[in-house]
Amino acid sequence: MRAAALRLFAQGGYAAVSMRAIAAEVGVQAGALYNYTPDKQTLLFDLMESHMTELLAAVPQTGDADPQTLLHDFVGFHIRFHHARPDAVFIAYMELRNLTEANFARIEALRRRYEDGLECILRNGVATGAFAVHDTKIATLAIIAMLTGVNTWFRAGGRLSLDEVTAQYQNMVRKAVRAD
Amino acid sequence: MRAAALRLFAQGGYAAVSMRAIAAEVGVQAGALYNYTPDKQTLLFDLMESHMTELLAAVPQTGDADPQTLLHDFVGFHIRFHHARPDAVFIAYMELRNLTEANFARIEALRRRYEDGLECILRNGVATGAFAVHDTKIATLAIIAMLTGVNTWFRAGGRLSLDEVTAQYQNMVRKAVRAD
DNA sequence: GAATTATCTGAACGCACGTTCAAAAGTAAA
DNA sequence: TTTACTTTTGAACGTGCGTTCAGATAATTC
Repeated sequence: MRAAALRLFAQGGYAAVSMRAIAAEVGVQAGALYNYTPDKQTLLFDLMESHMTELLAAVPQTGDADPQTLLHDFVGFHIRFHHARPDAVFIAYMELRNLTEANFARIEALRRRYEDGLECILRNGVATGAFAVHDTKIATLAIIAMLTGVNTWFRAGGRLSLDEVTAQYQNMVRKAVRAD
Repeated sequence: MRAAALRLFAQGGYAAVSMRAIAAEVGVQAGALYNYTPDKQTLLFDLMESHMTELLAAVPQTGDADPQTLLHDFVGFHIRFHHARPDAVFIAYMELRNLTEANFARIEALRRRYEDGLECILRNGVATGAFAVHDTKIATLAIIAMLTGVNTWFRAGGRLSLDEVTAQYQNMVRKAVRAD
C-alpha cells in the first residue's frame, strides 16, 4: 500500500489521488486500506517521515576527516540518495502543505536536523580556514537547493552519467565555499 | 479572479481549490467565473504563462558588459523578481503536473528560454576565460535551483535583509564558476 | 475439522466537485 | 423610458470523495 501510495502521490499529487485509486493499484477495495492506516493524512505523513528518517540514518557521519573531504562526500551522498528515491523526494518537498500543523512541524524538525549536518561541516571548515563563507546557514540552504534540483532534470541514459554530474556538482560546491 | 486563484492555488494546491472557493474569494457565484475562463485548467495555464512571460520580459538584456557583471546582475535580478512574486513562482514550479500535455510543453518552452539566457552568459564567460565550467547546462540548472530556493525560506524582517542575502548568493555563484 | 482470528468486500453515508444554463439583475445607448 | 446587451444568480447534472461497518472470506491455531 505504501509503495502504491508513494508512486501515485508523486505522480498526481496528494489531493488528486483517491483512496480508491491506491486500493486499485494494490488490487483491493478501498475499505481494506483502513486496516493499515487510520486515514489518508496519516498515510502521507508516514511516507514523509519514513523518507526523512532513512535520510538521516544514511547520511555519512562526520568523522575526523578534513572539511573538504566531508563536503565532497556529503554532495555525493545527497545526489545519490535522492536520485534513488525520486518519488519520496518529490513528495517530501511538494506535499508539505497537505500536512496538519503538528505533522508539518515534525517533518520540518527532521529536515532541520539534516541541514544541521551540512552546516556543521561548513562551520568547521570556516573555523579551520578551509572555507570562506559569510553565513553558513545561507550556504547550507543554497547547496541543498542546488543538489536537490538534480532530481528535477537528471535522467539516467542521458548525455551524462550520474557520476559525471556528481563530479561537477562537487567541483562547483568546492569552489563556491573555498577560501579565496 | 486571477489574483484570487493565484493566491488560493499557491496556498492549497490546484487540485484542492474549488471553483466555488475562488468565486467566494472574489465575492461571486461559481458560474460567473466561466465568463472569464473556459475552465479551471485554462485558468491555471494562463496564470503560469503570464508569470513566465513577465519573467522573460523582465530579465536584463545581455549587452556588451563583461560576463562577471552579467552574471552578477542575473543573480540579483532572479532573486528579486522571484521574491516579489512568491505565489506565482510556487505555482509555476509545483503545478506543472496538473497541466495538460500541450500546455505543459508551452510552459517548458518558456522556462527553457529563460535558462538559455543564463547559459549564454556562462558560455561567453567560458569563451573569454573568465569562467571555468565543465558543462554550462549543468551549471545553469544548478545556479537557478540554488537561487529559486531562496523563496522557500527567506522572509523579510528576518535576520538578514534581501540585499544581504543577494550579495552572498552573488558571491557564491561568482566563486563557483570562476576560473581557478 | 472446528474454533478463532485476521483480512477483505461491497454497499452506504453525506458532501463537494466542475460545469451548464434558463432566468433574473444590472448597465448603457437611443 | 424603452431597447439592447452584459453579467450574475441559483439550481441542477452526474460523478467521485473519505470513511464506516456488517457480513463474507481466508488464514491460523488447537
